[in-house]
Parts: sequence; C-alpha cells; structure tokens
Amino acid sequence: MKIEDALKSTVDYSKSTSAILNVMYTQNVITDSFNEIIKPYDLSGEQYNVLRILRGQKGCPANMCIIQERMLAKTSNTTRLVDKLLLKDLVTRNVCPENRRKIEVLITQKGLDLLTELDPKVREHEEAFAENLNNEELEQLNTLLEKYRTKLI
Amino acid sequence: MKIEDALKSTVDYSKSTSAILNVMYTQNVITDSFNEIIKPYDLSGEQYNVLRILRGQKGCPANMCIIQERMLAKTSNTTRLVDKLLLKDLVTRNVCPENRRKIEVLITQKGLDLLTELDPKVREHEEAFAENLNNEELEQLNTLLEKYRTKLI
DNA sequence: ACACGACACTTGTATATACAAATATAAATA
DNA sequence: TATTTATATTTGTATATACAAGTGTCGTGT
Repeated sequence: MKIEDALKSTVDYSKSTSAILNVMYTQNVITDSFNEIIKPYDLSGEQYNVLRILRGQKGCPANMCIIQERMLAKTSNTTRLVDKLLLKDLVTRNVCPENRRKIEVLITQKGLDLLTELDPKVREHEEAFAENLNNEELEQLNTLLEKYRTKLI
Repeated sequence: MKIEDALKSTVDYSKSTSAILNVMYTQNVITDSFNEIIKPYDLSGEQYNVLRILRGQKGCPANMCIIQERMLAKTSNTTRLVDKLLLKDLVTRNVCPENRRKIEVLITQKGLDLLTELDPKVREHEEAFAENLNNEELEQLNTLLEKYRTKLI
C-alpha cells in the first residue's frame, strides 16, 4: 500500500518526503506486530532488546555503556530498563570490582529460557515481513537503507 | 554503515533480521535528526505531525478519529497531544454541534505561522537523507518499503 | 597527597506510547 | 419510549523516550 493511502493523504508526497514517511510508518507497523508477540510475556520491546544484547555477550558481563551503544534507540534510559528486568529476575546487576563506576549486568538462566521460548516466534515475525520480498529485493532494501541513513559530515 | 557495525554486533545477521533492524535503526536516526530541528521551537515530533495534519485539512476541522488515522503511530494519544497544542494556542478545539460526540480541531494562525517557519528546515532535512540516493534508488526504496510491510491476511 | 576534569551511572521532569477502562452521545431496536 | 449497541473521546496506569542535572569513582597533573 502506498504511503499516501496508509496515511489517508489526498495529495501525493515528493519522493524525499515519501522515503522519510515510509521508513517511519514501516517501523510502526513492525513494532506494532512485534508487540503482539511479546505481549503475553509481560515484556516490552526495549526490555527484549536488552535481553538479546546480554545473551549476545555469551556470559561476559555488559556494563551500561555497552548496552546503550548496542541498542536501537541510543537515548533510551538503560538504568531504568535494567531495573525492570531485575525485578523480574531476568538479569543480575553488580558493581564492577575493578572499576567501581561500572555496573556488570548479566542475563540469568530464567532470562535465557525466556529468550529461547521467544526465538521461534521472533524468527517467524522477521520472516513474515521478509517473505514479501525476494532474496535480491531484500538485499537491495538493506543496502538502500544503509546508504540512505549515511550522515555526510 | 552496515547495521552490524551501527549496533556493534560481532556476528552477522540474516537478511531478514537485518531488514527489521535496518528499518528500526534508520527510523531512530531520522527521528534524532528531526528532533534537533524542532527542539528550539518547543515542539515535539508528534505535535508537529498533528499540526501538519491539521494544515492539510485546509480550513476543514478535523476530529480526533481523522487525526489518529493520519498519524504515523496509530496508537498515540491524540487527546493529550491536542491538549498540549491547545496550551500553546496552536490549535482550537470545540465540540461539533452536529454530533456532540465529535471534537472539531482547527489549526490557528499562530500554528500556521510556526509551520511556515519550519517548512524550509523540514524540507532540508528530508533532502539531506534523500541526497544519499540517486533518483532511481530513492524510488526503489519507497517501492521496497511499501512491499515489505504488506500484511498478508 | 590534592585538586580537577573525565567517566559511568542515576535521578528528575516532561512528553509520548501502549493498552484498558470509563464517559458521553448517537443510532438501532424492541 | 426505553433499552441496547455502537461511536467518539477521555482518563488512568505503566512503560519508554528525551534531555538535563546530580552523584560517585577514576585518572592525570602538579
């Protein structure tokens, strides 16, 4: 569906405007659909994202800075996200003994089990969108988005 | 920059995963850069979006439903967004006399003037991203995103 | 050793997102 | 006409985003 129809616009947008709106709107569609998946698990999308980052550490503890720079939204508040995960026993949190400014965050077995349970559903979600394109188109989309967001100076 | 580098991932993602993350991350880059533009005007991105929708009505009042369905994020709370705009005298709000369930929201001259001032900056913002692609690529990106988000049943 | 600036994280406040429940009005139906 | 159902909007609560200010710790230079 054209972006103009999705947003019920009566006028056509320029290609530049369409591109911005297409990215923004597509992200909203993806997020809405992803929220459907994790809703039963009492987990927010950002909390899931943090858990994924922690699992990616493969046992090596992550401090707040590392989590922050791997998150999609660079400005979200990692402290409070980890707080929520801590309350659910999905992570542990300890002051780093070598550098007391840092915090060591680790995913618990309960957290890992939750991710394992979600894995097939998340994969299905990704595939559902990817299947709308053939392999070449999917590659093109990735290349174009990487190029599109390039900040020149 | 590849999405793996942007998110400091040590492993490569599948094309399906990359696509999701590319859309999400690109949206964040766009939003962050747009927020820079409107920050001096004491306006949030969503508030700007509502003002744009109201201007698009060309004098015809919009009710909450109309605003909602034209917004990028369908689940945002229109009532409270309009509240904020009302406090800044950027819109007016009245109960519709024909159907007292509905609310007639109109942009004020002050709101129109603000948009006029922002127009060149917003256009520049759109162009800055669009310039990373040539005309054919930009069209491709739009087509691919429209195709990508298609929900099949 | 001490002061100073940098670093890592936390806290506070405002706004926005997400979802459910509540309210008010209009339309449909018995 | 009275009751129910649908529509339009508001309100409440929890979470997340955005940004600024605050706290504690470390590293460096004197």
